[in-house]
Amino acid sequence: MSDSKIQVKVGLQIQRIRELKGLSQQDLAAKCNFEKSNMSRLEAGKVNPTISTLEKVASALEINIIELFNF
Amino acid sequence: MSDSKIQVKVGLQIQRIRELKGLSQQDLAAKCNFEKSNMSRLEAGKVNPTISTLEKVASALEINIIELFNF
DNA sequence: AATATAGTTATCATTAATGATAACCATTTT
DNA sequence: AAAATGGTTATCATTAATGATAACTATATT
Repeated sequence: MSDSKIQVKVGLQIQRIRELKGLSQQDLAAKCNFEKSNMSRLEAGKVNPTISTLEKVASALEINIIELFNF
Repeated sequence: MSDSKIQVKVGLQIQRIRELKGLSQQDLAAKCNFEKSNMSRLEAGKVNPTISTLEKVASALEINIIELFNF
């Protein structure tokens, strides 16, 4: 993958896996108990997420958090 | 590893790898450009780090960030 | 044309991470 | 015994993540 900031790379991973699973941002956000606007920011790499946020997303996607770093 | 919070698990990983490399918290903190007190908090799992913080630590330890999640 | 769905962006309040300083404890070295 | 080393903890200011709301665009559906 590119050499962009890690947040961007992680965001793209979330998006990729979410789409693989056929979920909308809305769906995934709901599973994480947060708003779709926040999911948009996260996927776009506009925030520098904490590991607890990533853990929630990974759990909602039913993957290991490591998958989010497998660029 | 145990089922404790992810921050604690990641902190223990940092400590484990740091010690493997023969570094003190002071040494590692310096490589990351932060204070030893912050490294202590991080290893103890007292904070919920952002991925950019973990990236700095991984880089200082000369490992892939994924290693920090290989419990 | 109206409605619904999907995603983006701006904004705001609240919470918490970061970065730094300093005091402290324990162990080792001189 | 004093000094150095390694680590912990409390505290503080600053920055930024989180959580939420709302307005907006674009596309697809009825």
